[in-house]
Amino acid sequence: MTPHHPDRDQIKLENVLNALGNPMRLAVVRVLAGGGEHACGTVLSKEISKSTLTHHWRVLRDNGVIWQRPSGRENLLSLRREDLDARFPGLLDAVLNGVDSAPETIDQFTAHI
Amino acid sequence: MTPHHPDRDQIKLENVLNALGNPMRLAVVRVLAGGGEHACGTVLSKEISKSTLTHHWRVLRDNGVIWQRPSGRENLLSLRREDLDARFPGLLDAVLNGVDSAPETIDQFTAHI
DNA sequence: ACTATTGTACGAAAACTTTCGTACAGTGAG
DNA sequence: CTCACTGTACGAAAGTTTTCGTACAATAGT
Repeated sequence: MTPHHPDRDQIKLENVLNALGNPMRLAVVRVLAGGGEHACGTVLSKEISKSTLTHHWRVLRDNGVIWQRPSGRENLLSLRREDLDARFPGLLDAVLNGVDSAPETIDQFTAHI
Repeated sequence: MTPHHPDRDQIKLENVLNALGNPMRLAVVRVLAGGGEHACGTVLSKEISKSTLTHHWRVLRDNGVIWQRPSGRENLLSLRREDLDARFPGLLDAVLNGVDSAPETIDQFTAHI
């Protein structure tokens, strides 16, 4: 099935907040914020079932937070930073700056689960 | 029962995003962002059952987004702006600035439900 | 062609959310 | 004191989320 990405102007604040309001997806976004594309299997390096990950990719994708594109046998993920910044200026920066004060960094999160 | 408010440093980004990732609660926060205190019954002026409202006050309160204090027979709500700004600088501003581009303003929201 | 890798699809279970109605507690006004 | 008002508590129903296992599709390498 072709992955469904909303257009920039169809991205809704409420949906983005909702997508980010989950520790696992927040962790993913922090990794992707580092830049570039990551294969699905290389973002979170812990024992999380593939179908669970697929579910979260869908939430992030359908709500306009990430791009997902096939490449060979991998599926590459990247943050829709430009679209999010254009649509909700400052939001992503604020969320990413909230890292230090957040209870879970990526490592703490993955160590926790 | 005494309402439970988390301390400033116990407010979690993920929880705040989650609390705000709901159209009704987002609408409430926009009203409270206008400043001051509002009685529970005066924030959203539409046919939403009191118990549903109570549920949303709890979510917003427990996740550190609002203060709630009894006053006479009313229960006054206000935004925890200082705490949120201190904890996640720029987040609330970004969320509130996302209003114009959001699909529902308060009125559109209440007209919609 | 066969096999291993990478991820999606589907179905299911458990947990959580959202909403409501009804019942109740506390306050203020008459 | 009694009554209306404001909101909470509780229980329930419907819907959504989160997680998993198993099965499958597509690609890349041998």
